[in-house]
Amino acid sequence: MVGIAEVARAAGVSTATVSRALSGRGQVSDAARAKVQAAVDALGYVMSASASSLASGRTRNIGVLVPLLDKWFYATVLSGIADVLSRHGYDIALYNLTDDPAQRAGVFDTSLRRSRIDGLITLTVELSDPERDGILALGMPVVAVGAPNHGIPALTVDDRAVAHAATSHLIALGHREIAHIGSGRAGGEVPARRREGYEQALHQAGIAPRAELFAHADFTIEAGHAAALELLRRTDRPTALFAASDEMAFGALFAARELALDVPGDVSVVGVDGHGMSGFFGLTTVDQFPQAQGERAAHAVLAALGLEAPAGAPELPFELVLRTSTAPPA
Amino acid sequence: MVGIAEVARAAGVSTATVSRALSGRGQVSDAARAKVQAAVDALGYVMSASASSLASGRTRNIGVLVPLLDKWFYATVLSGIADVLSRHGYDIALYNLTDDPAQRAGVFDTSLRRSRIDGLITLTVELSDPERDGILALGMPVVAVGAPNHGIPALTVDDRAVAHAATSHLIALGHREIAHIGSGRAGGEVPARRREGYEQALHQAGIAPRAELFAHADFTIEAGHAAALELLRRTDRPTALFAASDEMAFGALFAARELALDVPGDVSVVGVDGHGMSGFFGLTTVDQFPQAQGERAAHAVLAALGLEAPAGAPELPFELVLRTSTAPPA
DNA sequence: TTGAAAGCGCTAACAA
DNA sequence: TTGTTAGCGCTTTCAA
Repeated sequence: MVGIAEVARAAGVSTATVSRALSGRGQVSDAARAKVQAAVDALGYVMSASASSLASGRTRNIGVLVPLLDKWFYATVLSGIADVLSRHGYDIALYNLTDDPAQRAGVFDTSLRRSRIDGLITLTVELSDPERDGILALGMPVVAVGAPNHGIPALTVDDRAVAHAATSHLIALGHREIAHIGSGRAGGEVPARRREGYEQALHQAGIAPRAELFAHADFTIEAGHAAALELLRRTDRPTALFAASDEMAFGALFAARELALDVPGDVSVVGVDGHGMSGFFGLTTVDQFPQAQGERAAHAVLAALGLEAPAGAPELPFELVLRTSTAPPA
Repeated sequence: MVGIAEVARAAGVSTATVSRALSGRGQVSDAARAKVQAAVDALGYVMSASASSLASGRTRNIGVLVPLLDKWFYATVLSGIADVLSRHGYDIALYNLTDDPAQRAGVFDTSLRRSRIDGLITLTVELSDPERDGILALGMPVVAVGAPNHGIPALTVDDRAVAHAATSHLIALGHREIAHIGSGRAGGEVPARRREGYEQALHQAGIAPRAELFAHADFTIEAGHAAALELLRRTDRPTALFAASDEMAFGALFAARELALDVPGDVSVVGVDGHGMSGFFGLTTVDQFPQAQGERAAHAVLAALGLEAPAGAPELPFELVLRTSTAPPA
């Protein structure tokens, strides 16, 4: 393996100059820089990450904490993060959190504390208080996307406004019996806010939210399906369904089909996310541009590390996308 | 940050003994081991990854090369990998390959060569020859899942057999006009083999494959949709469709619905993958257990690193799952 | 702008 | 079984 000493020799300079030329820190003459670059290219030199990290304290590596890697939303945000970081020469350390306490402990107590990363991005994870404290104690920039775990700076969409937009759309179409599939406080901040936005929109339209029109689901397509079946089988069937995620909305669409209900003839459905398949389902949804959220998060850590100018507000955009799953009630 | 010296002092032993006690290499008395562990717990010591790597040459980090992070299949395999590695105290370095030559060059020429990882897993990526050579030159264990890039040991399902199973199922139902959505040589090894398996099954049934019944698609739902539209609009419409991936099959199902064709009444559809949503679509598919593929790949690198006993054959299982999208032709 | 040299925190001979 | 110590390959003072 060719090291910095060999490069220095080939370039006719000291190792210190090679280091400075390659890192961009400190002054190096153009002549020296050129010689170093030539030697690097000729020898195919690549700096050892561990040696550099040990000496400098910088790792050029960002940790990403993800729950449920195989869910479209997280995978898409991750893809946005990877794009930006890769373009800046940063590597990604991926930490997939499961429900297994031992596995989580390993991540929080060991992996994250090995000094392997310069910063951390957490994707909508509900953290326990000790977990959150552990993260803050890492002493490195942390950016949360989605969930505002108290104390961790978060990039969030205004989930109340998202739900409000979806619900208002249904109200504007003339619906009064609007059910909601999601979760309350138990599911964490995000679902809770979406439910609030839903209820707020109803209130503003002079409609009292009815407990029977709320169905709990854990954001999977299966749970959305089950919840929708229950709601749509009621004798006083709602004319519209607002699901707190597109995958749950997909489940609802399948449920409607099973019950031989026409969408949007018999029931309108709205989701949240902008899932890649929502177009095919004709699903009206509130797109929250997850790929862009990942990109924003990556830029935010880079900014916190002083590598980029800080970006603007932490508020993320969203947009109601109208498709064929919503229409006025029959 | 508490270091090994502080632990040694607290435990009343030398740093060498601490190192041995924690790494499990070399002989350490039970008494010493206990004292070290107590000191570690008391001080909350976690070893510095860079210092340890620099001195030992081991990183406790495995690289994973992924194309298209936001596709269900890759995300699911990745999830399986993460599960196993995390359980073994290994971290993951995630490298997302894009089509951008500069980005790819950065990954192959720099990121992978920084001595940041002990081993590498590549997920069905079509690598250029120099890229593949670069990987082999890394001098570390490499495991490919899916694509048998020449020279890299691969865990693969028998893609010919997979396609053969899907096609034979349609033939057994009585279909003769069976179209295929996938790609030929151009798309890489995997699609090519699936097409071979498809044609082989036809031949064995005495059916001559017809060029008009092959439609190219790039494994996205959009492309599957477009390909199916084209096939299903033919006057001599095929009675069955074999799509080389579930997502393309989903596209085909949407296409059938748009054309007011009944599935399976007017046309049968089979996919490949065992996608999480295939059950909801009622899609008959050949499940290839992607999560388990990831787990197998992780075990394979660990075995190559001498941390586990080598597992069995590199052949991965698959299974035809019958659902409601296939039936005898009308 | 450059170079010499002292670490960064750990591991692994080697000697005891 | 343990301790001493020389690196591992860089970065960063400090002095020139």
